[in-house]
Amino acid sequence: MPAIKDVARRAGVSVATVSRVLNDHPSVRAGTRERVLTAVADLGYRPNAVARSLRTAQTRTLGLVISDVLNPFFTELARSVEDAARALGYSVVIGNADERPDLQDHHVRTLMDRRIDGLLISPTDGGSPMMSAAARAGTPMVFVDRWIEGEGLDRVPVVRTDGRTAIRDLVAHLCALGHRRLAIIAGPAATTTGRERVDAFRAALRAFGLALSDDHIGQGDFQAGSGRRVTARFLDLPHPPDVVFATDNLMALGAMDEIRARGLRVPGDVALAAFDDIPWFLHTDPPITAIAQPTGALGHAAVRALIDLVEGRPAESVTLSARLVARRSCGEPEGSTP
Amino acid sequence: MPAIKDVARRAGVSVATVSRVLNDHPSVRAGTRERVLTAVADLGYRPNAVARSLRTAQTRTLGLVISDVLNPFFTELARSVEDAARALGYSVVIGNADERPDLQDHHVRTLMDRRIDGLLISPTDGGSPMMSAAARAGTPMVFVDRWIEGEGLDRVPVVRTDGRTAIRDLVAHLCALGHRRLAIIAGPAATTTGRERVDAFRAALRAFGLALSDDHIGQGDFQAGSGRRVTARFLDLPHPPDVVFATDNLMALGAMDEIRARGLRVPGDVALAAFDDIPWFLHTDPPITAIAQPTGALGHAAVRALIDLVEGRPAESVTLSARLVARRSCGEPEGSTP
DNA sequence: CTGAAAGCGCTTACAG
DNA sequence: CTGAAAGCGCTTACAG
Repeated sequence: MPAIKDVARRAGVSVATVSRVLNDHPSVRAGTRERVLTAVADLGYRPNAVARSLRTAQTRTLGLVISDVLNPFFTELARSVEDAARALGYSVVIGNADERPDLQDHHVRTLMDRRIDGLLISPTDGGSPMMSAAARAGTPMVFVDRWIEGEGLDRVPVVRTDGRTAIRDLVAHLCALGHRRLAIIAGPAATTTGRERVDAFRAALRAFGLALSDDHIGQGDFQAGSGRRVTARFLDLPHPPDVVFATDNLMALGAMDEIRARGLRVPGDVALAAFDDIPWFLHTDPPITAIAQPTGALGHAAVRALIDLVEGRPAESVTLSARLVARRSCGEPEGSTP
Repeated sequence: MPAIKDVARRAGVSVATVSRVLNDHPSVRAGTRERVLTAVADLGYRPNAVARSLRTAQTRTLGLVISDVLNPFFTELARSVEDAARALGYSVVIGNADERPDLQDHHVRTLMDRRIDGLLISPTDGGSPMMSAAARAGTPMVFVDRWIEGEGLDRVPVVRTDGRTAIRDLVAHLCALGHRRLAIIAGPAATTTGRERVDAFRAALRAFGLALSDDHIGQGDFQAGSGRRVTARFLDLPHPPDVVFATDNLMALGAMDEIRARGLRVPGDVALAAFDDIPWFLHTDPPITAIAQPTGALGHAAVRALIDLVEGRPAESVTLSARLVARRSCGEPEGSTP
């Protein structure tokens, strides 16, 4: 591949001049600029981004570490992040943590080694030494969807969805349909969304005069397998719950697997609801009631906040709202659209 | 962030020695190595990958350009690619083309600018100038899933799945269930998988003495919207088909949307089958008959081939086989598992 | 308006 | 076994 000096030679100028043309520096005579541009085109020259990054100490690249690419929610988030970043002239490099703290650390480290300009993280777990190190090193960082506490992490803006109202709406919906024994498949306690959704659920139940007994809280890990295991435990109870609320769509998938394997019916034998909405929920048997996040807006807001930080402007935390989409998996909704 | 000279100063050696320790060069005295390692740990030093890449002319990074991240097939492919690459000491940077040739070119260009060591592409369309340029520049390249023809592209190894046998199995299955009017939602003609699946379908029909009339071939683009539009056209026909075969899972989603919107039943009013299997197909109403690709193996084989090329070894094309997973969306399968 | 020169942070022959 | 020096491909003050 041709380098800048090849262009300079062909255009009969110095590399400094070529660089100026490439960077739209105003002080280049029109004729010179022409010759340089022709040489660039003739050679098919493209500046080496590696060299440029080394020299300018910026990579125009954002790192995005997500907990699980196979989770449609995160896939969509990643996509909207990439869209927003590209519109602002940045690339994004994705690291998939697979809900594993060690993999998460691996990606944060790798991204830091590549000197990305900023880090967008949906953290998978508590103590992450690399994340604290990144914060300490002054790397611009923004949490998206989830956040964790840790040394140096308290100043990191959080761009997230608040599901409390939607969860209360869900509980109201369930009560209206006559359900009283509600159970929840929680996400990892180390995760804010994991805790928050359980807290909101418990609070909503209390508001409706219901209790959340310990055997109706199942510990999941946001993966399908755990949803299935927890559901099995629920259904083995002497008094099984009459509705299971999975706090993410993958665990809802696992719950469906288990319910189906037992030949039970939704919502007749047990009702089902999920946090996070996905297109297929419309076509399951029955269509699944879910809480939808404004994923696109979330990704855009997170990128905006991060780039503000990267470019030296202050950034603030952002909280968006989720909303209930009632379908038929909890019983026939009263006249609402499917 | 500390640089190599800071480590050298603290350890009382030259930067050359620090570099040797970092790269496991054998000729460093044990005591010196100790001191360097201590300095590295004390400072929390991490080599700047940008500088290293500039100097060594390799980035230990692979570029992966996929047609659509939101398609679960590609998400899974991306994940297996990342897994395989990481195991071999490479990172991967993903570019999502969204089935848009311009975006595809944008990503190929960006990746080339970053001097990735090799390119894994699932091309979205015909003529891509950047891809030819990359090939001409001698960048190691491998096509995965799909491939295109073009200048300099004929030597690029292809790692893909052959669906012909599975499609024939599907047609046999459909015939056995009494279906005779079969229709197909094709992918973009510019795409090899798009053409191939139609060809295989037509050939299989012929083998069973059936014809594929033109109004039973709908042109889709591998996105849900097109699946819906094409299905609408099929259902508006004076003699609608009795089975619709969507050549990817997103178009199957669109087909479901349309069928459902019309209040029709699967498979009673119209049967449905899809290329590419996804977990939710088990829980739709009814569960959807699909052709499953060995996605994990595909990703691994593609990475292996690409890294062979990158490291100067020859690489060969690989073809894996898909298999039919019969469920209930085409009628009650004869004793096969759901 | 343009060029010569320094320097970003590394690695690696070349000496010793 | 270790160091001084060159150089990867850029950008950017500094001169002129």
